[in-house]
This record gives sequence, structure tokens and C-alpha cells, in this order.
Amino acid sequence: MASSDPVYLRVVADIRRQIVDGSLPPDAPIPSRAQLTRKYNIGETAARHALRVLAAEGLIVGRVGSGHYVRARPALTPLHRWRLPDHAAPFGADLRSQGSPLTWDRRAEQVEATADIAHRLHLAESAPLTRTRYVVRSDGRPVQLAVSHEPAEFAETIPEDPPRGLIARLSSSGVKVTEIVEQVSSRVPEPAEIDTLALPAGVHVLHVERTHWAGDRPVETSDIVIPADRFRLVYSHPLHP
Amino acid sequence: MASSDPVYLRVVADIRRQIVDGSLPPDAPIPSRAQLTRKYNIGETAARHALRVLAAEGLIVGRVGSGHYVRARPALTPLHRWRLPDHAAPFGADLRSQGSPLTWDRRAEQVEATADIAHRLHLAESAPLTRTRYVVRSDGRPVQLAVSHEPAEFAETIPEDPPRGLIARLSSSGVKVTEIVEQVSSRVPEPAEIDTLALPAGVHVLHVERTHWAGDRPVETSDIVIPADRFRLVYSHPLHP
DNA sequence: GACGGCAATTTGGAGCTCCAACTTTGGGAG
DNA sequence: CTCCCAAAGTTGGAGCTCCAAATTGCCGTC
Repeated sequence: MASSDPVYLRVVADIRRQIVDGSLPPDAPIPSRAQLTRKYNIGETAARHALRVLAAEGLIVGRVGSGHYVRARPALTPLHRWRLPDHAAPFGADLRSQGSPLTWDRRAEQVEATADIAHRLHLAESAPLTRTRYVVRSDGRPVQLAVSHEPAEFAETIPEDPPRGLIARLSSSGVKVTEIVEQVSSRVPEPAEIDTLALPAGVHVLHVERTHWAGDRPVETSDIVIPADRFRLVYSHPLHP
Repeated sequence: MASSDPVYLRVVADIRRQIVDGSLPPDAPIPSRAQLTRKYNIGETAARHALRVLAAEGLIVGRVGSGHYVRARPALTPLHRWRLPDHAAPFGADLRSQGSPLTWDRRAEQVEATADIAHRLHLAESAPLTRTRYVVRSDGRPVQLAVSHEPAEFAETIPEDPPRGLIARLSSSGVKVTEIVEQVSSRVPEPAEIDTLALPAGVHVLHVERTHWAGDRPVETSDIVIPADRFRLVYSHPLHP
């Protein structure tokens, strides 16, 4: 962001922008190492780094002897492999419809959009929202915390059954709803999370950001947090750079 | 794998193994660049590359002025952002329980485990399996193909309702089932997929591998394939190396 | 017009070096 | 015993170079 960024990141940002906005279409050649050094007035090392990062992001492919090209469809980086333990709720929610022994604590309230949430829902800052907080429990033990935000205009009637939220309501009334998994990361829990999830000290959490869309309109964005001692990293997939 | 691999990948593989099997516990220091060059008899460039790759995989952190350390909990690489378009089925299956306008073609058959599937289910090769193939349609149009494999011993009674498979059955009978998303990737479709999904030429597919576990026993592994023209890459998250 | 082979170009591995910024450690002064 | 500073070590950016393997385009020959 800052102008004091490493030069190779400046090159990465420049080329990435061109790929995303389409000025560099699929299969278009990326300037070679030699051309980049001249064009941006940098050394070969920086040019190389830039190409390596773009390739690692899956936006370009290097073909030895030929050059680097924009990928027709960006390669998706493999996920780390993780699993939820036996007593936790799978994301796939297959259990929900089957009367599993899971319980939900739900609390909805009216709030104003923060900058982050406003951005994710394509709303103006401090727009009115319905904020719903689910704590999912198994055998009384909290296994998952989810906080979702919906534009207030959608919050008409709240159905009795906790897991049936806005998305289920929308889709049962014929609206096609789609889902984006935006980010998965592992991080240190916030104080409130330590409290509600009854976390021992030093336990990290898995954080998943999701957004549900009705057409091209985001209608709900949710943050799902699962304690690290309630999931387990099985295997880390090698990144082949 | 081969002994003709680049040397830096050999170092990566060696250190990764030590982290995964625990001989390098969380927060343990990784040998410095200088130490690695001596230990493995390589140049600084190779040592550097190895550390960079391990850091990009999220297994270690570099602290400038101090050293590289094993991460207490590996950092998960952010997903690319993608979305399914309006007419496709979301993975989250929230729609399933709500009477959505989706239909399933299902065909189950008895097969023998291939090497790949046997590995994923922790079975011997050519073990008997139930192979189930779902084609998910919306308005008659195929939007998703899922092929799942279950050990044959589990295939007692097949319920009438297609989406209620083994997993739903197990969990309704009190068994806690967990899910691992193993891999997400974009690739060229296979001929059979082109056929069943009615794919135009040149369209890639999004491929998701999942495994469901009952305790520490894998009970189902599935490959979900979605045509690229039925999902859309919204944004590619920068990898900060 | 077809073909074969050579030369230029390109990636990717690997080596070396210099330097700024930062952490850690140990020793000496007070 | 405490405090502070200086030296040593470490990461990460950046530069340069050499080379093997692969691709591509061109030129001359048949």
C-alpha cells in the first residue's frame, strides 16, 4: 500500500490489477524477466520475485523456454487439510436436517454497519443491520461461534427454529441464494470469543468468512469461529512454487 | 519424490516431515540460513528458498532479527474468492432441507477400490465399495456432479430420499460424523464429466475433495465437480510471501 | 513448398554478495 | 546488583551471474 513497499510487490500489484480488470486477458503473455527489468527499472531478482509471487497466487503460469502467461482460470491454492472432531458440527450442515444433538443459542439485535461489514455487504457505513449471534453447542459444550450480519430491511419475521435464518427463508420463497467462502484463517481469539467459547489460554481459532448472495446482492455475511482444540490439522498440503 | 528434485525441495521435505511428526515442536527454532547451508551443504539461495516455501505454507514464521520458528498452529492460506451463480446449488446445502427446486440423479453401484480411493479411505486396494454418483440439476440443467465412495459394509439400506446418504443416516442414528475439505482446485474436465455435465468445449471445472469421518475412521469420500461457467471467480486474494 | 536444424530467448535452479533493520546476548560501568 | 550499550547474529530486500532444459522462429537446403 505504502510507497515504501518493496519494489517487487509494486510490480506484482501492477500486473495483478491488469489481470483482474481484464487489460491482460487470459493467455496473454507477461513481459519476460529481461523486459520487466527494463520496463520497471529494477534488477532481475525483483522481476523474478514478482513473477514467482504471481505464479504462486495462481494468476499466471510459467512455461520454461516460452514465457509467463495469464491463466485462463486462476489456479486455486490447495487448502490445508483439517477436520472437526467428533463432537463438533460439520460446516456442511448435513446434521441439521437430521435432528442431531446440537443446540443453538441465538441472539439477534439491531446495530449499525462498521466499515468492514459495510464493505462486505456493499452498504454505506452505519447502515442499519440485524446482527445475529449463534453459539452452537454439543452436549452443553460450545463448539462454534457464528456472527452474521444482514441488512435490516430483510429482517421481517424471525422464525422459531434457530437454524432457519434468512437464507433458508429466502430460498424457501423461491429466491436463489449463493454462497462465497471468502477466507479461512487461523488466529488468536478475541476476549469475547474466549469468554463465550470457554477457551483455555493459548488456544487459537479457525476463522471462516462467508457471504451469501441473492443475485448480485449480498444479503448476509457471517464469521464462523471454531476453537483450535475442537478441530485438528491433519496434514499440510505442499505449495509447489 | 525423485532424487533429482531441486535441493531446496529436499530441505523443505525434510523440515516439513519433522514438523508434522512432531520432532520439531511448536515454537522450536528452525536452523538459520547460515546453519542450513552448512548442515545440508547447499548455497544460501537454496536455504533461503526452502525457508520461503515453508513460510508460504504457513508452517513456520520468520521473525526478522531473530529467526524462523515452527508455528504453534499452521497458518491457513486464504482461499481464492469464488461464488456459485444464482442458479447453482450452494455447497452449504441449506437449500436441501427447504424444498429447493433442485433434483438429484443418483446411481449406486458396487465397485472395487482404486489405489487413490483406497488410500483416502484407509482401505486395502480392490476392497469392495459402494460408489454413488449424484448429478444435481436445477431447472433440468446439470449444475454439479458428485461421486462418493463408501466401504461396502456400510451400504445396508438405501433410503428413498436421494440427498439423505450414508452421512445423514449415520448421524441420525447417533454417530458423530466430521468432515474434511481436502482440496479445492480448478482443472480440465474429464471426458465423462464433459458428457454428464453437458460442458461446452474449453470450460474448466472446480474440483472439491471431501472426506467424512466417523471417529478416526473415514466412512465416505466424495469428489464434487462444478463447471467453471457455473461459478465465477470474484477476486484472487494476494499471497503475501 | 516442405523440412531440418541452428540460434536466440525464456524459465527455473543455484551460487554469491551487500546492506538495512531488528533481536539477542554478554560484558562493562556505575 | 542493575542498567545500558555494543557486538554478533538473523531476516528480508535487492543486485549480479552462470547454466541446463525447453521453446520458438528463422534461414537455408532439398
